[in-house]
Amino acid sequence: MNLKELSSLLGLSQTTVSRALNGYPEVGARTRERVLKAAQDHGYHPDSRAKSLATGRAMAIGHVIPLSSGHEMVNPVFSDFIAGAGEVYSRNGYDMLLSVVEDAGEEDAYRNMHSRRAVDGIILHGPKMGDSRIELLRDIGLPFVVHGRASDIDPESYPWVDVNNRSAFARAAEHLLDLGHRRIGLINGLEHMDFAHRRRQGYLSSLEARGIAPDPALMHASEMTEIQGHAAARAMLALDDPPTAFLVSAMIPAIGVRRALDEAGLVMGRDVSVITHDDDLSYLRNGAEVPIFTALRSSVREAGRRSAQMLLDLINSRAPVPSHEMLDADLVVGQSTGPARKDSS
Amino acid sequence: MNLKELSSLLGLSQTTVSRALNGYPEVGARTRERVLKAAQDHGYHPDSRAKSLATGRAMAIGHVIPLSSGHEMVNPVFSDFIAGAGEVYSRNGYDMLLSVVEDAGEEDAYRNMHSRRAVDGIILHGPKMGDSRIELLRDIGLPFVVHGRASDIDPESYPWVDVNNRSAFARAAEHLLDLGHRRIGLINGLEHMDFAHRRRQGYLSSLEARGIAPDPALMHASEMTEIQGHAAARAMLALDDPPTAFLVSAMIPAIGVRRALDEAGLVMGRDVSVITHDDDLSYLRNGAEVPIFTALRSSVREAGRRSAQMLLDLINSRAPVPSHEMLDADLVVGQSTGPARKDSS
DNA sequence: GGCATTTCCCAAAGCGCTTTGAGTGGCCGC
DNA sequence: GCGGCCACTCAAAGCGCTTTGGGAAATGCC
Repeated sequence: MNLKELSSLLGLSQTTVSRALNGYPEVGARTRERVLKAAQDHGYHPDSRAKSLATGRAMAIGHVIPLSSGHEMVNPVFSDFIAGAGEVYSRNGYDMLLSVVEDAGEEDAYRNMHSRRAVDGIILHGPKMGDSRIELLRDIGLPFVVHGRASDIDPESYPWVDVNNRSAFARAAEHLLDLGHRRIGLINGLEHMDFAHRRRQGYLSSLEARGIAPDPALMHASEMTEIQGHAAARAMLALDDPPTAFLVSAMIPAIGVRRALDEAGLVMGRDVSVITHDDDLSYLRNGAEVPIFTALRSSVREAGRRSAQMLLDLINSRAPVPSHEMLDADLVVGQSTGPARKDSS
Repeated sequence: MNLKELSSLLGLSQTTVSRALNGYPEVGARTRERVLKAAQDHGYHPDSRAKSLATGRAMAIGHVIPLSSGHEMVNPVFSDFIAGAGEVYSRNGYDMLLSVVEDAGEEDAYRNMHSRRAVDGIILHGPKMGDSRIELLRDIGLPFVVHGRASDIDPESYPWVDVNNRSAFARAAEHLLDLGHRRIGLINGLEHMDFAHRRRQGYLSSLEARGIAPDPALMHASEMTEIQGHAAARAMLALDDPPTAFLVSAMIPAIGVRRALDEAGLVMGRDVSVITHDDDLSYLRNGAEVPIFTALRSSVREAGRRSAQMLLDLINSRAPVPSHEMLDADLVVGQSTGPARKDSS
């Protein structure tokens, strides 16, 4: 069933039918009703390609999933972000176009989506230090929103949705310091990623504020896997002067940290404290009523919703200038933190 | 830059340029080269909407992510599956269209994608017992491949890619039985999901083969979260006659099981054995060289690749009849299993 | 009743591509 | 030198929609 068939079936012109369906005022109420009913009955849906060709709007948003070549890891945060964004898209009649691409081909992927007119806008994931993609997107003039920020680019110059990584990690470190911890291990994500860079800054600033010199042996950066969290924690616990607390970048490595503690016969929350960032993933909830980990909690699904909404606003230029949204990570206290033990020294 | 501009720039007709770009034999070698060069230089990419309108092929595959309404959980397996499928798509010039949708609206989503001509085919995720979607897709005549199967539909009648859940879980249970375990807790996914149903059957068949009556108190089914794994294991361990081994449906709940063991002061692999299914997710590797959990391993990313390839073959009718692919889950022995302890009774 | 509006509807052009059907010109063989 | 064949290229139709620029009938006003 296409428009031509539908309209000849109704004895109307294509123009009228099209207008009736799209809510234009030039068509009579009775006629509109007839048209809507007929469309419903025959399950008519306009061909999206033809429609978008005619209107010039793709009604689709592109997401590029970079597959860090080499380690080939898919960001576990991705699926929840997508869920949030997808919610907003479908509510607004937009499609989501996903492109899985090797790191190297990422820029081409953006260019491609644009020149093929496949999308009206793009969400940029995982900005790195010195990320060239932001400038690229600005150059080709495709609306975009960045999930995160790039530290070395003027944050006023492009739209983004981010969580306050720096201050959140500063607060978490402070919390541990307040509990009497002086040796705090940082188990961070790869620090060419902007978010990880910021988190480290937050951590360092709190130490500095208390006059504590950072110890390189207590700072680890790697992919955020269970294995890495475990290995890093184990290595730090084996030091002569081991940490009494850990600040961890995500739930999954935090689980690895817990394993290392168990192996060492240490009780989390009593012998050693742990604070982790928690993206509030639907499949990895941090406990039920009472959180297992004391955590910096910030829903990545909500970030997805906000990013998507901001992008749509931008495309429909309801928001003219680059806008920004800073999400707060709340410090929720769980069972994994407690006062530093005064046994040694 | 569009075709018209490009061709007038070259002093050729649109026909010739189009044919040159698409590799038709009717165009001279010299001309073709000139055209390709010019296209390259000017960064020309055909408008995908116009192209697909003209050819009648959307060059896109749809995936519908159901958001189980209520719990709103996104399948953590999804992102790796997508990564595998996306790899195949981009290699073949296909786009991936994602639609996040409430359980209730899922059928509409399929109908929609089809009648809007937005996709050439669909991958069906997470088939349930008595899944009506398979018949629906067959009815509307949209090519599709199911990731998994639906037990109550003739498996010859539709194309699928699945892992041998039943026999894998039977083998795992046998393995535990061989180690001397007699009380084996099953911590399964929701059993209206087909894969969970099959896994339970496998588990039961092995028990039966050894003449062991299944104990309802040792069989748990729920969403596969850390919390649920933990709660289920804890409850079972509190029984008068607790299990000496667990068979778990996924890594994440298995981590919860491990936590329950730790809390109970039990050592995994020594006091209590655990076997888990492992989808080999990129962000949740089961140990490095030596696996932490003894596991039924089957790469869901590979399943994504296979499903995508099968669908493309179907669409381009290189594979006329419904074809099927059964992936094997290998039993890899890790540190979480050992002989049943002979202490009590 | 006559004129200007308003209301409702239409024919046709155009979005950027592919593909059909129809030429051109050059070269061969005789 | 001429018909016949390739090798190559082109104009135009068509994919299914939106949108422009009217036009006919119904209505309002004096």
